[in-house]
Order: sequence, then C-alpha cells, then structure tokens
Amino acid sequence: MTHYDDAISILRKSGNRLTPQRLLVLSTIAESQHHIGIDEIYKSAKAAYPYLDLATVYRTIHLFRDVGVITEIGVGDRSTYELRTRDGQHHHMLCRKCEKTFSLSPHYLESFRASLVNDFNFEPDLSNFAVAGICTDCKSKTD
Amino acid sequence: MTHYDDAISILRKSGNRLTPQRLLVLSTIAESQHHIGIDEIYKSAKAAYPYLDLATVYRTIHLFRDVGVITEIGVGDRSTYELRTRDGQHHHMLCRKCEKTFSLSPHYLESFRASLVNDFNFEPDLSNFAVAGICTDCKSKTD
DNA sequence: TTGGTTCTTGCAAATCTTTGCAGGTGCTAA
DNA sequence: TTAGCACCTGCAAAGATTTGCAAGAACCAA
Repeated sequence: MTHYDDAISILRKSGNRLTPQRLLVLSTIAESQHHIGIDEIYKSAKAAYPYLDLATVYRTIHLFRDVGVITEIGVGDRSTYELRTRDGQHHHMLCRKCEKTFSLSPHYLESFRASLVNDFNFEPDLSNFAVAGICTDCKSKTD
Repeated sequence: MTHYDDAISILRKSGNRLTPQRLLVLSTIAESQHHIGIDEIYKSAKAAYPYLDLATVYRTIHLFRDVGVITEIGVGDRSTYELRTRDGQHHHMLCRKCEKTFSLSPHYLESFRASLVNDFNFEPDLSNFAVAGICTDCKSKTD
C-alpha cells in the first residue's frame, strides 16, 4: 500500500485536508485492479459511506488529478482513473475494439518530447498521456 | 474554399446527406480563423438559421469528426474543432497558459508511431492528436 | 486540548451533452 | 420529375458534470 501512503503525503504537502471522503475515494481507486471510472468510484465508495455525494467525487477526482496523485486515462468520451505509481509515470495505449489498456514506458515519448523542446522550445505535459488505437490481438482477428 | 468542397465530397462518399444544417455548421467552422468551440458554432450558426437545435450541432460535429472532415483539438475540459486540411493531417500543441494553438507536422510523431507498431504491434490512431504544455513565449515570462 | 479560521461537503440548481421519438426531408431509382 | 425509403432534425427529457451556498469538519496555533 505504499502508493496509497505516498498519495496521502502528497495531499498533505500540497495543503489539502484529509477528509474521510477523500480517503475513501483514494482507497477505492487504490483497491481497483485496473483503471476505474467515476460512476464505479461513486457506487463503490457510496456503499461504504452512503452520505457521499457525486459532486464530491467529481471534485475529489479533479483534485487528485491536479496534484498528480492519480492519472487520468481519457480517450474518447469516458475518462478512467488509476493511482499514479511511485516509480514515475507511465503512459497508456487503449484499444478501440476490445477496450483493453496497455502500459507504455515513458521512454517511448522521450525523443518526441526532446524534439518539441529543441525545435519549438515547447515543454509538453505528457503526464496524462494516452493513445488510442488497435491492439495486436484485435488486428489479428479479421473482422 | 477548397477544403470546404473536399469536406462535402467526403460526406457524400461516406453516404451522409447534405442537409442545410450540416452545410451551415461546416461553413461556420470553415470561416472561423482558428479552432472553434461547440458554443461558438451554435451561436454563430443559429444566427443564420434560428431553428437550428444544439443537439443537431453536437450530432453534426461528431459526424464530421468521425468521417475525418474536422479535427478535434481536445485537451482538458473543452474541445474545439477545425477543418481538416487537404494536405493530410497535422497535430497541435496547445499552451496551458496563453491558450494559443500551434501546428505540428506529422513527422514529429512518425518515429513514435513506428516504435509502437514494431514493439507492440499496436496501431495508434493519431488523427486527433494534441498535446498540452507551455509555449516558448510563456516560458520566457518569469511569473 | 481547545478555538477559530479556512477549507470541504451535501444539497440543489445550473449547465453541458446525449438520446428517444415522431414528423420532415435528402437522395436514389425509375 | 416523382415516389418512397432511410436518414435527419427539432423537441423534450434524460444523463453527466459543474457550481453556489450555508452548515460542518480538519487543521494550526496556543
């Protein structure tokens, strides 16, 4: 559970209060094996604390995202979230057909980042980077 | 206005009907100097044809995006749209501070795409690619 | 441990986006 | 040019997300 503890200290240091609602949302995301959507977070957390309001979940998620505690995997209409790992960020590939998500090492984007900095002096924020496409399994299925 | 005509033939070929509403939305986007948001499209187009419904604008925009007539520049909360150029796609860099948008040649993403295909056999869809960050002007302003 | 300030929350309303439906209209074929 | 089918549209309602506000709670300082 170290990522969970990391997240708490990040919230502390950024001057945000640790409320039961926030801890509940955080642990819900932490306990989810994969990325998890707003509605699932709400449903699951509300089961533990019925007074929880959906607006609070939205506000909490946005806070977590802005301070870097969670990563938003947003491709297309629906965003999902997962705890940010201690060992730096990673990115995502999302399959349009089977909806599976794959991790992508930051090293794949390093030369892209470098060329933007060199050629345009533009500093990209790739922390929430996700790219959609077709995965190898779905490519092999001829449909 | 050649991009506009291209767009019309793409719509025809993809089996979609050319309704006054669609042509109106299309020309509104075409006449916009920069990328334009849903609300601006609606406001501007409704001035020309007051019966136009917002739901139609949403549906039309999604259609245009799906057939590749316009590019969605979506970073963060708000998406904007622009006509896709005849000479192939281009990508965008969006500054988080001044909100200016910069064009990016596809060549900057070619090696990234190639490495995903080679290493994972994952075929990324980069047609709507946009990356947020800080532009050179805003970097030089020490604030 | 206590008090007070400031941040958070729940509620409700506002705003944004999507969807179902029935009537209207573009397009194709003859 | 016309008939007819399938697609589109406007409307309204549903669903999703954001915001204003007053009451309540976390945290700092003493």
